[in-house]
Amino acid sequence: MQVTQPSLVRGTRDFSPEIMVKRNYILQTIRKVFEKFGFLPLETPSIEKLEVLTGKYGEEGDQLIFKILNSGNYLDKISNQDFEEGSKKLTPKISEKALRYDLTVPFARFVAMNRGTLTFPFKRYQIQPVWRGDTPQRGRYREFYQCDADVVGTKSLLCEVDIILMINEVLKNLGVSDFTIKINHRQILTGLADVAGAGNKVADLCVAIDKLDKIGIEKVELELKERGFEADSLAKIQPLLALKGSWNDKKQILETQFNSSEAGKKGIEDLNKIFELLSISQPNLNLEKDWHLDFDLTLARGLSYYTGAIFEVKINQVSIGSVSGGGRYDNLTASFGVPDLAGVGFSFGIDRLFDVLEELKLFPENTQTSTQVMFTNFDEIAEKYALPLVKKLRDENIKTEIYPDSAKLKKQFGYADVRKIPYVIVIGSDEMQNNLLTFRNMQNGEQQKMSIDEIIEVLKK
RNA sequence: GAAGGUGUAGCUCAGUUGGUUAGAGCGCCAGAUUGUGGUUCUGGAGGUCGUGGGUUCGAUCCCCAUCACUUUCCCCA
Repeated sequence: MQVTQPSLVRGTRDFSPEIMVKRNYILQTIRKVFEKFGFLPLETPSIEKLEVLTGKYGEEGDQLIFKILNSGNYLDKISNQDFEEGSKKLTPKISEKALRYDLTVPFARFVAMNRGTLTFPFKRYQIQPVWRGDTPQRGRYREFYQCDADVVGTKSLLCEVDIILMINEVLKNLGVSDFTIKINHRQILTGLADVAGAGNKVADLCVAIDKLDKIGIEKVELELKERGFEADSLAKIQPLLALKGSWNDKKQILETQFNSSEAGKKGIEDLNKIFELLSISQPNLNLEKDWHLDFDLTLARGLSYYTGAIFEVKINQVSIGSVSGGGRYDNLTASFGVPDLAGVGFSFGIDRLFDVLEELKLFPENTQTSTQVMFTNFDEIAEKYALPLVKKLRDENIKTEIYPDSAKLKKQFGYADVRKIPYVIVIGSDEMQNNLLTFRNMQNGEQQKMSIDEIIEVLKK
């Protein structure tokens, strides 16, 4: 027999039971909040037609799509000429399917396909793995999970408010207290470009500004110069980027700066409305202190399809990138021939959240998912005696198992110990004679003889 | 696409200026304790030193190639 060296595809991971318990804890927390806000689950296939995915992520993105070779003789219809034209032209001929690259495009495809039957505004959340043919690095995988929630078919700023509320609730439920929701608005960035007298270079401005906290103001200015910004226009933006203070402080300064920028005014107006709605939903709460909001002019987010409010969440005690982000877009489905479908969405990065909770030791001690009580297996007679009792405990919804082999008790107890099973029931001849079972508490080592009904009472308390 | 780093026991890693028998901690197995884990003590198993080639009397160590993993830049979550 051919022996295979067991190994993983690089950039992929196994999730052991210990890790899955923790991941599920995070996912359940998120799911519960999403559903509380009226979002419903959606799943789409792992594989999509290649043509659905290509052209949506830019040229570099297209290269990172995992393609699937056609089944059967995929070279059947390929001519020598096809070969000579190179891999770029050959690829779509031998690969018609690919693994999804993100959740947004499949979602857009779904909305476009079902626009006739969906009720708008349509709210969905989607938690599924996505694949990227990238070389893996720290915190970057070739298979990883995205956790998206979107509303399409409305321009209402109530959606943005809900997102802020959901982020707060999820993080609070996970026990994270020191975090910041950075918020900005694409139109404000456009306003910024207008102030600089470079209204047509918003995209360049965004790309450069996005790196601000990473590479510092000097390098950003350098990059902006390279991208054709004039020195005096840089001088106009620079003090704005360094603005400090509360929303109201910044707003006043920006309003005067933006008096000739329609876009800038609109951005300010939107954010102000969002904050106003938030305050109405819960008066007396402070934007910065209670909602963890931080209006950050330097927040840009690389993705070009955002058109309205954008946000990103940072955990302050942990030096890790953002754990959540999102924004409003005007045209989710345009590339599928369905125009004018606006929406807003955001997503949680659960791998990063996992690391955050691990570092801050915020995972609950008892996840309550493991076995509560184990029967030892002394011999065949005891095993038969135990079986109906096992059934009885399980009927009481108590997580119960019986050790499968008549191994030495030392081994059986060792197993219970490693599995952190809190109670063990020992059944031997004495126990069977009196119908009193030895019930051992593994935490403190105390044990006593009890009837099965007494044991159930203890376990159900 | 570019530049580095690392591959030695199940895991984390020492080590060898080239020399007989390659080590530690943890884990695993067994015993002390024949009906009791987590502590302690004793013993044991477990290695093609990533792979292929070269230099050499001799290579885990030096050289070359190759593969795997990993980090940074670019980009991204």
